Amino acid sequence: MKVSIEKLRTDLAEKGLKVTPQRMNILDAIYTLGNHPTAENIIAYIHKDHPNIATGTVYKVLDTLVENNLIKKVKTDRDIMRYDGVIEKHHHLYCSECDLIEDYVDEELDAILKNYFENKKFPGFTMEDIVLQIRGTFDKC
Amino acid sequence: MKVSIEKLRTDLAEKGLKVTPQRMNILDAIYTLGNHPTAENIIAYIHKDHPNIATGTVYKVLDTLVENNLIKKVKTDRDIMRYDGVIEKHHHLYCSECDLIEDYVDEELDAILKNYFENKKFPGFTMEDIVLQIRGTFDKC
DNA sequence: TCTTTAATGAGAATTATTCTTATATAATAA
DNA sequence: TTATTATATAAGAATAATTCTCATTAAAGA
Repeated sequence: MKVSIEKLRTDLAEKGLKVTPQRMNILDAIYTLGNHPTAENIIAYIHKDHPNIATGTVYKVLDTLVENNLIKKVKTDRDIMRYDGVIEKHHHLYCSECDLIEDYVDEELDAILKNYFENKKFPGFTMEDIVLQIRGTFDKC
Repeated sequence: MKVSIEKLRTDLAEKGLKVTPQRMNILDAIYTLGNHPTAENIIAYIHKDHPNIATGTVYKVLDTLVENNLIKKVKTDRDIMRYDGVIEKHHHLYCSECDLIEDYVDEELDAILKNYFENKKFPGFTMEDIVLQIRGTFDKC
């Protein structure tokens, strides 16, 4: 997933965020790394070219990006946070053998779920969205 | 969810685990607390009556219980681990406003999903199970 | 009861993340 | 372009959840 510098710039600006080199680099790292990197992954990647970006800044920027819906946190059952640069609706394949998480896009499935939950209401709960966590094993693992 | 002492004992024994007071208390705490407690919740609950159970032991026992499928880890986008004493198939309602996670059982939905994915195969991935993470807001929040 | 193997307690160590504060910089106005 | 202001960042200390170490204890089976 390669995104132009200009796209990064406008994405930030559209959210009313100051366009800083740190934010550009962190966004770029998330897109380039793909596969739901950890903060540590992102820091390591960025430090190759920009060893002076503080780790505290990376965490702060990640929070800011999440708050502004430019990236998402990925739910896991580990105590290490992971991030997702893919904003469009998708589900996740979690590997039981390793830490790999792959995206899964399925519009037919989304339509079925939308239809199913249109009738079915949750008492006392207003639904915002549904993400499937599909656990299994990749052949390569 | 109240479970008898005898049930706790046989659950552990069936898995070939030594039946220790610590394990019994921790399992009981998870069932009694309900709603996907954190390790901290469990430790606080247990320490009321058993202040001498070490926190390291609680973490170790939780790992053991997860490995033996007596409890499950719950996926969240926080860096604090949460645990689930409900083993039967169910989904989760996550509150956007607070940390509440509620169980959602829906056999009709499970049947629809099972049917859908019987045809649909994932290339290079063998599915084990599917859990829906349904995000939204509880009225009370 | 005795033996063996595994579990626990205590607390140190680790690690991801957050916090603090002085400095630097982006955006905006002049 | 320069000055102003608000915000972001660097550096590193602080925190908090979790893991680790190892001596001691206790459960299960003989």
